Amino acid sequence: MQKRQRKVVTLVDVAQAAGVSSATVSRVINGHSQVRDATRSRVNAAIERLDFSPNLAARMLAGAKEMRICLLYTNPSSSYLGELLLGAVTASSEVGASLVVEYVEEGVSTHYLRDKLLNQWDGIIVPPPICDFNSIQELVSDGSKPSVLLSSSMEVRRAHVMRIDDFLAARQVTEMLIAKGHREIAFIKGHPRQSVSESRYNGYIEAMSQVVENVRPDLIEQGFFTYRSGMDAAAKLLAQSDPPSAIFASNDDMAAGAIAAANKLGLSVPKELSVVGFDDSPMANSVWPPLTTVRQPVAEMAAEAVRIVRADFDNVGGSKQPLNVDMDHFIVERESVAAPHLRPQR
Amino acid sequence: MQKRQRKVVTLVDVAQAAGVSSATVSRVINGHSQVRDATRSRVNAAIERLDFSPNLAARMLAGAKEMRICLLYTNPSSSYLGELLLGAVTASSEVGASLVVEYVEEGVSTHYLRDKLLNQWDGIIVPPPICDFNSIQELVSDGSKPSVLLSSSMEVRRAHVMRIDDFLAARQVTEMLIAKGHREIAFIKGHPRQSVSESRYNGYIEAMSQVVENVRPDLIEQGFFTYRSGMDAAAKLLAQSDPPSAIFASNDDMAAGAIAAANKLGLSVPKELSVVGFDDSPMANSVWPPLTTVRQPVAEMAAEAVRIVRADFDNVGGSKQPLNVDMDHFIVERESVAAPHLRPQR
DNA sequence: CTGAAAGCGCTTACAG
DNA sequence: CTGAAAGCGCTTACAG
Repeated sequence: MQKRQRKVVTLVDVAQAAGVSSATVSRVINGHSQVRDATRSRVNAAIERLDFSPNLAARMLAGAKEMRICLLYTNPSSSYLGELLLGAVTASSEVGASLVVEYVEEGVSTHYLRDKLLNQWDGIIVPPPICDFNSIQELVSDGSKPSVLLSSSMEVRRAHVMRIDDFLAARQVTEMLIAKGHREIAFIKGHPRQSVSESRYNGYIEAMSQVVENVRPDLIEQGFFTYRSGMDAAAKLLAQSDPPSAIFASNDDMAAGAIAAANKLGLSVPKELSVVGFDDSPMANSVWPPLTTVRQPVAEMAAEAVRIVRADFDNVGGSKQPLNVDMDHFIVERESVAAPHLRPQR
Repeated sequence: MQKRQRKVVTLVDVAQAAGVSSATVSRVINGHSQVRDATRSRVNAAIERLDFSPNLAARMLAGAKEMRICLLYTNPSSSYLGELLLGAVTASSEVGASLVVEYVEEGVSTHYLRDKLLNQWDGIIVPPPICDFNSIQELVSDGSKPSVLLSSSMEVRRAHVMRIDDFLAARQVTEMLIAKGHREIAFIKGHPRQSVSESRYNGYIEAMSQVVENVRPDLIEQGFFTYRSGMDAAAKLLAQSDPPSAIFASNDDMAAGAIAAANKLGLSVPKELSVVGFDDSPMANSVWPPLTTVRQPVAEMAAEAVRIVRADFDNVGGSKQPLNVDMDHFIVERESVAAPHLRPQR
């Protein structure tokens, strides 16, 4: 009854190579602690040598606990969701976890989520702005299951965090504007309840402080990450007697709004006003002129998050130290920035 | 060595209930043709009665062919990708298929794709605008593997197609504008190489024909589904001596561009110009004013597509008739439409 | 057209 | 700390 000829290396092959039983190999790959160190390393060496990787179907059939990773999402990040899912789907199939996605809103009860996390999920990945919800903060600090927060500037006890350096990115963007010759650079702040807002603001201030004595407070407006709020903030900024030659908006939606505000005033971007955003959302490249902005490696973050959750889950006995991963960002230069124009006459 | 007590019904239970061997049950659920009809129905009845559903891990371990469904994607639909993936991920885990996503560009060779489809994938789902690529058309008409085209207006031999009725939706949108009192309704056409463009255009023409003798040709501009092209087209439309009171753009990006063009001319939307889009992309709700537009049930389409591919794959001996599924669309009324203003003075 | 039985590659209770 | 062995729930070659 020979079926397909064996081609892949199995746990039994490893056991033979290491001179132990297959039960022992199983214990090693599952991180059970009752294995002598010497044995463990012998097995690990064999695994390495044979390039063994366990058959997922067999593990599950044999009663291994299936791993379900939940990716939370909510409305505001819908543009962002595509990339997130892209990375997460790929990585999940790599690590043999199944991915579930769950919609949540600001109001979700901690109770509801905790129940899910305890009974249905083996780990969660939390992108912004959800990671700043109170209920999530509470939930995650339980530390009951592996959790990773994406792009959150908060430190949460017992949660892994992955983010780009928002402070640095904002500083670099501002410095780029300065290098082009701008001095009157306005800033539109992000939503006060989202943790990245402050980091970006601080980066702007840091860069400005290097070239001006005091940052003009009338060059700073509060925004809420929406197109409308960016449009309104820019309208105020541009209505001043001494208007800025550049506007740095904390995200792309607001930057697009700022362009609209400039258009309404008959100002041409970038000739008479430079505008930069943040996030490289789809809007950044569809608006006219396309926005210079900061790109986060969203898909890669999601993929890495999946791997981290998986590793944490597998690493039953191991160290439970929360990781703090820094991802690289990129400044995407498009067409919304130019050297400052002679004072716009209006 | 009793392990967890059995809770779920297995193939063996079904076999007992039906009075056949488990091999026979296996044959039935796998659609093998050499089973007597009487036996088959007895088994199916038992499956139904016991609410049996096969254990995926066991199937795979036992050598069942794993099903990999590939979802193709490309740049332009990146906003759309999130919803697509959302639906696809959920449905894939439901039907026990693994989902892989692959990036393709207009230039992909049929050869490359055919190779993948033959060797790595068991079915593909093709969203727009990819479904209009030549290489895809060729590939899919091979009929070698289950394929479903999303939102394509083309008929492709041997491929399933799911779409909303673009013609009807466009007609309804136009009729809504007409009901508000508009008569001078301009239309910005979509990319000439995408198959939905024509359906939407025809819907517009159909509705207009009911209220005007001849549709003014100077009210129709060519666009390319980009913000920029919408902006340019609208600028031309609005520069006419007898400008339209409303613009219907074939997608949201162009509609957003049209708003920008209006803003530049000092026209206020919707007071002096109504604008509607199509797709309900993220931009539709972030631009100001938010766009009235047509929403496609993208996630549901993707989910349904996954189920169809799965069914086709399983249904080894069954009928191979390509399906033609019509999904419902919705008109989302937001704030970019109003009754026509007195002739704008300019 | 159908059944008996081996085997897929693991995990884990049991027994040292 | 380790091994022998049963069992997870299917599929399929073989033998009628």
